[in-house]
Amino acid sequence: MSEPARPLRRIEIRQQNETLILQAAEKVFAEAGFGGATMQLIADMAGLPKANLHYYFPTKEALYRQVVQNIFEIWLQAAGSMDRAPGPVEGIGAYIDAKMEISRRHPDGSKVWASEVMHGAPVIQDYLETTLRDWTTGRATLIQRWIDEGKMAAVNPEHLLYMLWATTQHYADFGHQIETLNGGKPLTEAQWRAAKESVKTMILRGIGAI
Amino acid sequence: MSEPARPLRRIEIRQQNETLILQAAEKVFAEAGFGGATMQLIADMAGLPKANLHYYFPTKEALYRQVVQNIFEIWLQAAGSMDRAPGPVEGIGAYIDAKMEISRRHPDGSKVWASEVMHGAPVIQDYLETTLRDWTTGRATLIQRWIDEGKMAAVNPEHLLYMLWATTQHYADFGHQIETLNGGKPLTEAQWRAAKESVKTMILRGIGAI
DNA sequence: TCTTTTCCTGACCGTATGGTCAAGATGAAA
DNA sequence: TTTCATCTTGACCATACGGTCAGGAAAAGA
Repeated sequence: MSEPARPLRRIEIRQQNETLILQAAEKVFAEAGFGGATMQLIADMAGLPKANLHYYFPTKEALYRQVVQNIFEIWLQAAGSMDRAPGPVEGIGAYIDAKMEISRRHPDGSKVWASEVMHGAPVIQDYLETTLRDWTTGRATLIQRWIDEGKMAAVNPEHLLYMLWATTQHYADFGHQIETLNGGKPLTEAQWRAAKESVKTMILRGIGAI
Repeated sequence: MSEPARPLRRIEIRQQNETLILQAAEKVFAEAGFGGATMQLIADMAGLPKANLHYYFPTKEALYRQVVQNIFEIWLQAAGSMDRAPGPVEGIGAYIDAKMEISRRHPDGSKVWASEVMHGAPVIQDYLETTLRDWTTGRATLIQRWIDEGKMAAVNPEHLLYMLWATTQHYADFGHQIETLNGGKPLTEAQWRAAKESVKTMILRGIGAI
């Protein structure tokens, strides 16, 4: 079952425990919110004593901050899908695919992000004002270029981006509601494919790209 | 300034205080989440001693439940916009208008609702399984009829509803993010009109109704 | 082996929280 | 006026929480 108990090296121990704690924290923060989460619960879920959490992360805030930053990284990674595309069909189509995949693979992360923004972004306000704003204006420019080139209808680029974020993240943030309406069962592989196709078709047709 | 201090009647006292408490509670729950909200904070915001809150609402859970139920009522009220419409342009158009107006007028309520669902709907799970499910299947049938009548493209009705919810509620739940990207200023009257028009145009075209 | 650095953790602490209660104030009914 | 039901509230309580710490265990370095 378990490995032959080779003693772990320092760096391995650190990395393994930090990962363990961050995974548990993401889940607990997503399920209970920042205020509802307790260090004890995170510790139990990680299988470590509570004091050990405070050895790696000095405060609850510091741990939460790291969780949110990790999500932001994933978010930014997917954001690249939109570039290097000749037009909206490929660019926005790929972006929708990437974001839907994140909603499926990292629903807890998406919820923590949503919760953070809903509460006024106390921790990542600076990211919103710098990285996110820059990314948004860049992508709005790209969309405007596509419009000027006649590749899609003249829609407001900002509101299109909001629609993309809202629609894709909804499948993670409101996953419980969707699951309930789906007879209490999580979406199947086929249903996820159908969801992706529905979203892509409606949005691409909505912006006059197909 | 204040009225000539006519003594309040019993029923008036009760109604006034309950309203005061519920308004304060909605705001605090939206800003801090259920776990982060404190009865003391709600009491301070309502201008009442904490013990008085427990006179009207026995527990924090009971108060929260009432807040969530009130939101659900507003939500259902807007849901009627979709009926009594000859086709998708009028029906879905009116529904988008109504939901956007809720996002604008009751952003706190929308956030509390989102938070409740994100955390697995511990309080309103039964509503999801009864009222919401019935409403959803009813509207899906209506949409399917419009499709069969050739009034719109053959989209998946459920995923269309998810897109409607996601997009409209995004303007409340992620209002802080939108405000930040808008130069730190709330959307103006004209910007709200533009948002409504953008959403309606993109979705109605996306479903082949215009 | 011996020393040093890092890691681990049970026990503990101050504080804040949800909730209670008893005694008083106030409006309604007789 | 007297009686009664409702409303108000400061003081209080048990609990749970985030965080600390000292002392031991274990790995790395000499």
